[in-house]
Order: sequence, then C-alpha cells, then structure tokens
Amino acid sequence: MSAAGETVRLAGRILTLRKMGKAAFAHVEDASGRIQLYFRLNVLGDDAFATVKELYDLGDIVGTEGTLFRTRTGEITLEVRRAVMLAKALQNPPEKFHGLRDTETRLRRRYLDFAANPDVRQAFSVRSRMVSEVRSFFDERGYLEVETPVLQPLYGGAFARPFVTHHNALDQDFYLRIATELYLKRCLIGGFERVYEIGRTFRNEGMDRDHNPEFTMLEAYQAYADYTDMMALIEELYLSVALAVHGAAQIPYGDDEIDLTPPWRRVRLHEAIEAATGIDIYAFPEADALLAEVRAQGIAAPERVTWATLVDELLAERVEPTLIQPTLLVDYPVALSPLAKRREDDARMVERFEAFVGGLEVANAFSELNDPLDQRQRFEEQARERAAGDEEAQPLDEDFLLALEYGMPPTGGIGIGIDRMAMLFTNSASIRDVILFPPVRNRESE
RNA sequence: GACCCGGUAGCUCAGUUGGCAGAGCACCUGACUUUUAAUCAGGGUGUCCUGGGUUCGAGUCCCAGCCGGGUCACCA
Repeated sequence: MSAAGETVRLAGRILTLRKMGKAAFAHVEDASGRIQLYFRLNVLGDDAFATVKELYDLGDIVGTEGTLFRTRTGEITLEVRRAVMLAKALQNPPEKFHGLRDTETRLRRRYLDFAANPDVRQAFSVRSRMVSEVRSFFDERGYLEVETPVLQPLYGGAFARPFVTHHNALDQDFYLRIATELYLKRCLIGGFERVYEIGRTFRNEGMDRDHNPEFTMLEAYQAYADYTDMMALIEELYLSVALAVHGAAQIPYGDDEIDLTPPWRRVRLHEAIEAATGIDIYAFPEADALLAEVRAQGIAAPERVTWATLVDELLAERVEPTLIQPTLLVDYPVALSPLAKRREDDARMVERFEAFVGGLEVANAFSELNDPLDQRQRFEEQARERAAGDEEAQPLDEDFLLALEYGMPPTGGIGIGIDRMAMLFTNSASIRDVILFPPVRNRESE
C-alpha cells in the first residue's frame, strides 16, 4: 500500500455505519468503488466526533480527509481527520442487505434502483461504451453524423402510429418522428454520401420486453451501395462492438451463447417460412388462399387480413423465435416494404433484409428505392391500405416525392435498434433494463 | 385489450380455519476506541393499495376499481 500515511481526500455515500462509544466505522461508495472510513474520538476531537455520532446516517454523502492504514483484518481504511457533511439524506435508503426488489419502486424511483443495485448501473456503463464504439465505427468509415427533425409535419419511414403534438406559434400539429429515414434520404439527395443518425424515435404502441414507446435507433445511409453492403456492415459493427465491450465475438444471452463471428447465416424469407411451416407463400398469392394455410397451421389470423399481414404473422409466429444465432432474413415481399427497391429478377420481392440475434430483430436494411415513380405507386398502395383501415400504413409524402424527383443516388440504408443491441451486450431480458427511465403510468394520488 | 400473479412498517418479507398487526434490517434511547450484515439492553414507527359488501368480527371471504409484473394480443 504505497499511499500509507499520506493524506487522502475522498467523498461518497455512507452505505454501512457502525458507531461505538468512542469510534465508528463506515463504508462509503462513489462511482469508483467503496472504502472503509474509521472515525476516532481522539483523532477528530469531541465536537467533530459528536457530529459523526449524532448526525451521520446511512445514505448521507460525506467528504473526508485522513490517512490510509490497514485494519487487523487487512482492509484498507481511511482514518478520518476531517469530515464534512456534503448532503444529508432525509429519506431512508433501501435495505442494505436485500437491496431494492419491488419492481414498482424500482421503476418509479429509478435513482434508488441505481443506488441500491450496482449491476443496474453497470448495464448503463456497458451501454455507454457500446454507443461510443458504434460512433467510432461509423466515423472511421467516413459517415457524417447528422441530426434531423424530431418534430415532423408528416411522419414516415416505418409502420407505426405516431405521437402528435402542437406548435403554438405556427398553430400547426407536428408528429414526433417514428423514423429518421425520409430526412436522411433528403441528405443523400443533397449530396451527402454517407450519413448516420443515432436518435430517439417514438411509436405510439404497446410496451413489452423488447418495445418501448421511445427508443434509440441508428439509421445509416451510404450512396452507391446496396443491401449486400449493409449485410457486411451490420456483421462488422456487431463484431466490433462485441470485441470492444466484451472482448470476444461470443456473448452469453439468456441460456444461449451467441457467436457474432461473420458471416452470419443468410436465409431467404420465403424459404425460412417454408422450412418452418411447409407453406410456400408465393404459391398462395391471394390473401384468402394463404389465410386457409395459416389457419391450418393453428395460427390465429391477424385482425386485418391481407397477404402481407399473413406473411408477417407466419414470420413472427414460426420463424423469428428460432433465430437465436445471428441470422439475416433476406428478400422481403414488396407489400411489406414500401421504401425498398425491387429485385430486378423478381418484382414481387425487394432487396431487403432483417437481422435477428437472440430472437430479437436488431436491424432492418434495404437497397433504397430511388425511383420516384415507383415510390409514388408504393405510397398510393399505402393510401389504399390506410383507407381499408390500416392505421399504420404510411401517409403519402409529396414533399419527399418532390425531393426524390431531383435524383437520389442508389443507396444502401440500415436501421439498427440501439436498445436491443444494449440488451444483447448486457444480457438483459427486458428493454427496460437498458433504458434509464422507462415510462410509468401516473398514479391517481399523484 | 384479455387472462394469470402480486400490493402488509422506510426496505425485505411472514401473517394459520375469519378472532388484539408481526419478524429482520433501518430508525429512536442507553453501553461500547480495529468494526465490517458490528454487538448488547430497551422502544413498533402501519390508510394491511382504494371503495363497497358479507359477518358479532375482514389483512384474510365477495364485488368494483387503481398500480405493478408476467403471458397473450398489438407492434406487417
């Protein structure tokens, strides 16, 4: 112990406190760790020692100065010469041995969860390093980090119901963005060739273990690239992050060990469905015929039956849960992908993939549709879906179509769920474990 | 939205067949100069989630509601 005898100053929150007649021990903790303090009457003097005995409680934050020594059990301890109360706790901290377990209190007073449960704090430390590595990854590859509007006059870029708000000065409603896609594409049209944005997006939908109404998504776009470039990108990104935050390409998740080493398994969507269910979705091009096949599988039909929703139902029910090891599902039906470019060899399909890891959808990418005429048709198809009752169909965006008419280079684009990535790298079962302050319902009394 | 589970002291929890509201930690009083989940002696601090109902009597049984969790639905 090289610092023995030297004067040391440290501060922290009191976690344990053992007061005796003329001495007291405490453990204090700050972000760097915990250490024991030793207060002695004959070192501190009557007044200062009396203050410790009468005033100090668990949870208080104190500043101290003293010298280090080892107790007879060998623990490094600060013998305190001077001490000052930095913040007095008026509320009792959670119980020191059992910690804070009650899920409702943990959510409503999240600061107590952080204070009482170091492993909860640890997850956010991992998340922070992970995001840093993600930024470095894109920065090093020449992508420009940009920030596009959160408040948008029209929403788009994903299938979701938006949150709506109102701008008083303009007396105009705005939507909180459900995706950054259409603005990032405007950047491409304007000549930026590689852009990315890590941003909060908002979708007015239910919450569960892998959905939160506000979440962080990374979208990246690269001119003169296509979805195969995005396949390599997602594989390399996950590998880089794994090595940076975990030190290995293999990570534990739940009961599984996931190997992120590229290349990931690639399966064509309709083949994955056929392998799991025996149904060749392209052999049943009409919704009614496909519905009969889906029902024969014992799968409940979605509320709104279209060919596309049935395909998605098959995917969600029978394919996605099995995708524990990293898998790229490729070549989606055009009806599910109104912003993606059609395959040249099969106009029913688009150049798109979704990446799955640990059963979670972690990325969605495509060769971006840059034909303004086809894009208009796709929007018009969405408008028909909308008129038929699909609240999540995408609205026709004339302003975006106008931009496309000036010419967007062929582009590969990808959306990556940052929260789900954090779930994987922190081995968290719930997205709320990697969101600092998840929303909770107001209590009537509050 | 449906179903299941839960809500008792600041925290973690117990509470029997319906019969005075409990324990540990925390807290308060006293003792204690190397303790470390300190120890020893004493002290219970409560809207039993809320509102009704049944009953001589409800934390416990019934109904409605609130809040949380889980599963499902939704999230193409």
